[in-house]
Amino acid sequence: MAWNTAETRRRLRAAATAEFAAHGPHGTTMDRIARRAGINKERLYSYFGGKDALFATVLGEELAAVAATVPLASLGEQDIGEFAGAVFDHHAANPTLVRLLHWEGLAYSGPVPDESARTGFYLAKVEAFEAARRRGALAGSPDAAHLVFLVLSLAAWWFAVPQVARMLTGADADDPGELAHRRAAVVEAARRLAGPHE
Amino acid sequence: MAWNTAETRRRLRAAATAEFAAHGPHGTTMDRIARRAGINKERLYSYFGGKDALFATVLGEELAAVAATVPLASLGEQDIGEFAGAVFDHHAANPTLVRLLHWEGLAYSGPVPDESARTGFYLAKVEAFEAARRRGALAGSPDAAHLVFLVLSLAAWWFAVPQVARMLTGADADDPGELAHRRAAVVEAARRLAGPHE
DNA sequence: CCCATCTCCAACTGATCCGTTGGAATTAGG
DNA sequence: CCTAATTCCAACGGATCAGTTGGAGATGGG
Repeated sequence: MAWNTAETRRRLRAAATAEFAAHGPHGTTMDRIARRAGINKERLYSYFGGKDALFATVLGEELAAVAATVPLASLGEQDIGEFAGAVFDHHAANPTLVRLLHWEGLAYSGPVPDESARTGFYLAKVEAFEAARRRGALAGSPDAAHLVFLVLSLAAWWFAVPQVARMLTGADADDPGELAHRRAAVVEAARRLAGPHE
Repeated sequence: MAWNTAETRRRLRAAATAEFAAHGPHGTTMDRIARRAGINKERLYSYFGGKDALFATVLGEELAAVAATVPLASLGEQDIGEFAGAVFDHHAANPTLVRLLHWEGLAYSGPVPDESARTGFYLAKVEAFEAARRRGALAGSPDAAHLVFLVLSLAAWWFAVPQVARMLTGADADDPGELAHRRAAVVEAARRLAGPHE
């Protein structure tokens, strides 16, 4: 069998992503990642460094993925509600990112890896909101940065505390009808939250 | 020194609460809890059972605490915005509960301990929202359960992903001005989200 | 004062975890 | 084909974890 280092790395990354999203930094073991990938553990260390470096790598790739699949254009042309809906859809189809972000927020304190690059990523969204405001599509009161954050919270919260969502709504996210119901609530809430009033 | 089992239990509970909130179920060790409390580890097992049972005990007590300090009356008389503000204030002053709820949502899948009692706790809030709607204080579209959830998300998200909040707003929650700014955004957002329109 | 009972703890067990090492298998260049 | 470099892996070391045990110290009723 010929060497295929790219494939080895890919399988290790995929296994690490799944394990970290499911169990978090503390709950994940390097042994389990290696076993899941069918690769020896030593490869993890030689390719990705230690556990924390591997977690940072995985999170960075997921952030790049969401940036690619929910482009800012979805804000330029459509309204805020549909932007929130697109974020909701991405989370529903791919709950990995939300879980990784939460694990990071809970497990690590202080500055996070690659914070400057990620800050730029968010600031681009803020800039898009500002532009929408100049077009008169947004109210003036919560400033753009706080508004972006609140809209993202509407879309993400469901996947962060699914047990609370289940207790409140009496249904689970596995139910397609309930999922659509939640999405509609998010879209409408984002419109009300951002839309110009009085 | 006379035996004081109540005090021993209280100190163990307090230490467990702090450790679980800081590090989560996986990141917390029974040794650290015992050492922090200055009590032998064996007392933890004889008083509270294993690690998971201890986590469930701690979370249950924090839920009871928030139910006592943010009563439903804050919804009956004031508006939704001030209710959201009160929840925000509770989280800011006592970030323990949000963190515990998140650890639970991430680390445990399937039904959570004491789910029926907690469901009742949330349904009471839904009922209060329904009453507000009958008074004409709420719009009709997102039904009460989903509305409660969204309002809670506005107040809680800041404390769940502080690293994202920092990157977006450029300030930290330690800054009192920024905290007030965030609170104001939450209050206004909740009003817009729930208030009757057109 | 005595003794059954409860509280407490130091030390242990067995398992697991992170990270490393020494060497075998494979590749590519000459 | 030969050799140096690279990829891979089984096995290990030291640390730490959850949970247990045997016994020392404190208590209270008779």
